[in-house]
Amino acid sequence: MNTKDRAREIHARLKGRYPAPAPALDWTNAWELLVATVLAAQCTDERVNKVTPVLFERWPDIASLAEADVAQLETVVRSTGFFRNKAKNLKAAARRVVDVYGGEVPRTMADLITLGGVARKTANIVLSNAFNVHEGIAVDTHVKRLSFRMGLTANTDPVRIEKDLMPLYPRAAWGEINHFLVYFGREVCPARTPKCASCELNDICPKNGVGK
DNA sequence: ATCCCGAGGG
DNA sequence: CCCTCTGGAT
Repeated sequence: MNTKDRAREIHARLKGRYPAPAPALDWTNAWELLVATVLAAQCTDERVNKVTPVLFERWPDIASLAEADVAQLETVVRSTGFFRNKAKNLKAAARRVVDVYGGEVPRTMADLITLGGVARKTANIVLSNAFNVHEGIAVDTHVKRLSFRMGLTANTDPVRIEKDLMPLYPRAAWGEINHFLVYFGREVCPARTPKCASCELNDICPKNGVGK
């Protein structure tokens, strides 16, 4: 089976397994999703969902976070790790959204990645989930690991992986590719001990990346 | 390539 | 102890 056929087959089977993927992060608007996604770097979504209610209680909108006391913000986001970077980046991002984008979260990749702490992965998540705009595919730790193991890419650099994945799927599916691979990665094919014996993709998996 | 960095699992 | 968690900047 060639790469494109395998990619389509993976998508079809995962779509059957996850017919209506529920979002893992809790959010009610684009700004909340942006904040939650920044906090999710090297951190479980479960922990992010415990922090964001406290954060949005104290700083309910973009304008208030732009004026936040950084030390207080650090305390609130501390348990998500990288807390100094995250606090500094979030306040600066809020400041820039207010000053440059009229208080509205920008809706393009080019504008989103001008915000500190926001690169392609975070921008793709916000664009596809909050705005239904698909400029690319969000490549996080799960998408990276699964794409390599399933032979959809020979690269390890997230930007190259994204460029390898994009031509394999119709643009309308770019958003759900992330969801499917994240959930499947968690439940069946985690980094450390993949459940190959009970995996429904076993027959089409080259297994060329397991253990790496 | 290296640093940022806490929390939970094995 | 070591590894991993929906990364990004230098």
